[in-house]
Amino acid sequence: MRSVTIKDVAGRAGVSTATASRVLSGHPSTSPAARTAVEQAVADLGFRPNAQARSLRRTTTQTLGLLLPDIRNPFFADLAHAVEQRARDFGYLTLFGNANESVEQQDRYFDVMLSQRVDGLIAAPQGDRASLAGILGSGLPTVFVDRVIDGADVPSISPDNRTGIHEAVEHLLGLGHRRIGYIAGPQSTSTGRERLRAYQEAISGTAADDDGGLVHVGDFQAASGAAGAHALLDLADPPTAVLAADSLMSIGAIGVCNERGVAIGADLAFVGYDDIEAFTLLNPALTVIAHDVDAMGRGAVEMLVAVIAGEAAESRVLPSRLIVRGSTMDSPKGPSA
Amino acid sequence: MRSVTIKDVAGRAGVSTATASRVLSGHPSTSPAARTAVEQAVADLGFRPNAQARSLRRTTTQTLGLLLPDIRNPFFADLAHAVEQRARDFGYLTLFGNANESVEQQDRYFDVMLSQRVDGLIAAPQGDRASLAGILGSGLPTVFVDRVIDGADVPSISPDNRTGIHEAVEHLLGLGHRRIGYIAGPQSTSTGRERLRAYQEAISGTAADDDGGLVHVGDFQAASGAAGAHALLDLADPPTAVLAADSLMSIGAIGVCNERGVAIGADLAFVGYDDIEAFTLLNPALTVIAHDVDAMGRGAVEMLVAVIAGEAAESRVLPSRLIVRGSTMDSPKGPSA
DNA sequence: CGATTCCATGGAATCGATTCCACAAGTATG
DNA sequence: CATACTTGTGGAATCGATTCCATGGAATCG
Repeated sequence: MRSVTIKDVAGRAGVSTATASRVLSGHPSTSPAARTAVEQAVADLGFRPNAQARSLRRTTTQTLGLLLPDIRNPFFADLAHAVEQRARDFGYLTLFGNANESVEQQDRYFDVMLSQRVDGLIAAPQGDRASLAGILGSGLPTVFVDRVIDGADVPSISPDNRTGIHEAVEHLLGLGHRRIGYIAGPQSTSTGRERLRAYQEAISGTAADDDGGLVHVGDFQAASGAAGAHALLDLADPPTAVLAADSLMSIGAIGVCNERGVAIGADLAFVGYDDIEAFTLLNPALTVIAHDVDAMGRGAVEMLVAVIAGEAAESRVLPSRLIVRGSTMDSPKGPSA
Repeated sequence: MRSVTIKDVAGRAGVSTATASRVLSGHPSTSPAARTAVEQAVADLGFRPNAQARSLRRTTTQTLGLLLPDIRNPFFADLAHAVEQRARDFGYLTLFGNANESVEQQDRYFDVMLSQRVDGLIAAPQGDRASLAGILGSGLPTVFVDRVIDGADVPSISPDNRTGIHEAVEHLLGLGHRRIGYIAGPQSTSTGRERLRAYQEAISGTAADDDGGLVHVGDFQAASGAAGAHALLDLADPPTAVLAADSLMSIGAIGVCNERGVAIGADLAFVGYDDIEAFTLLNPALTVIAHDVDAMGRGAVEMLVAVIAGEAAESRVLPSRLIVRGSTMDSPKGPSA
């Protein structure tokens, strides 16, 4: 059961471990004879180098950490896929951690990533600068993706939260909506804060109602979207249009509308976040604020590779855009119209 | 930039590395004085043990490998989440690999997992016994999840593919359907094969039409579900009901129905696979064959932990069940009715 | 009170691969 | 033909933490 080591290989090939190692790592100073002997021995014994031992001696592990808040959120699942594929191109293995939208689990994973000596870290962080002090002070090359942390000197690649929301609000105003509800993300995340702020900016100074009761703050999970939908629909003067700040809350909210017999597209205009395939299947299909997840994931890896190489990386903001579909095609009904 | 080692800790605490190590790993033979000194030094220096060095010396890495075919498939995303949470309970870190429904990528990840010396592997495999010879011969404790490999002596936890399909077909027969189309999964996977076989069994000997044209074999990706829907709807005598063998193909097929103006639930009955939250939002909501993903993920970890401990693990089959919703409530229309 | 056990401790070996260094043999240059 | 330079090689040090073994001192026992 003991696994095959380079010593066994060297012994069988009749060379020293030094030579065997050189052959394996493609060092130029190796004779053809040694090369074939070692390769034959490797094949015969089924040798597989021990990554632990190699990483210990070299200072690099050829491993990237990826820390996401919720793998069940399709946006992050897509992001994980994009990051992993791009990391593979650079010869990196992706070590994946799911923080479960919990600061404690995030901290545990930071520890794990540091212990595993990943060469770099891509994270969609939560919490503030203080709670991230561990990582920020560790010197580990890090890139933030999707979310950023104010005041942290870490390059990031994130969506343009402002423009998408502005376009959506203007679109709804153009359709005649004056009571526009908003289901916000957690204010402990930059995306949650920026999107809420953008909503407030977009509303203020327009014909739209601007009372705080139209905002429900959730936590990016489906249940909070459902709670938000109930709260908004229970208002004495309910909104005629609703925006939700991520895909899971959109799902929760739409479910509640269906239960309560509120017809999306007819009784209520709805704008979701993130362009998930299933959203196009709804009847009517969902108007969404979309961004290019693949570009974000690939870009994050490329930035991190640059940071690891010691180059300066500029933070990037990727455009968001509104995709108008049936869920916002009609003008509002009822007293507000 | 050089990271803090146990030597630095020992030096600062005024003890040997042996004593420092004993304090850190909770060895009983340590004096309170040594303990506090070492703990203080660890805190002062921000010491984090090097997992590589530790794993090299011990034979264990406290790491599990998880190899899935497609993280963007919500079923596998849920599975990944369940596995990771349960693994954490046992003190294991999950090293995650996404094979992208490709046998080559799967092989690469097997190599990586072996090199990383994971303590055990949970995989939803593809290919046949020959292509998995590497893993099967390696002696690495392994558990298969969702999918199995015929003739491989590896414990597995998988869904009861047969019963769910039988219930679905009987349900459709009961509604009067006689032309029941089937969008099958790839025949290189056990789930693809077993579900197709179950469909054929369930159909044969009944009043339903049993010609091969009603079956379209896809690859568990959305595009193949779309292709299957086109093929079935283009038949001279198209089906009045369709089953799809996984969630992504269901999404693809439903999209095509929407495009072509085929009203699901009215013009066409549709049964999907896997109970994804978004499926309940469709109008009408989707009838699906569901299984308990969480139990499967947790069960896989528990089995693997047993295998690692040298215990025998019995393969398990988890029940599937049909959840009837609006997409199959109506009787068929048209000439076949 | 002497002998035995127990406990905390440090020195050194160890895990497996890489790499520095020294050396021998072969090739090129004056 | 002597010197310098290249090339392939093996011995041994190294990475950082763990653990075996030996040792000295305190506690326990007959």
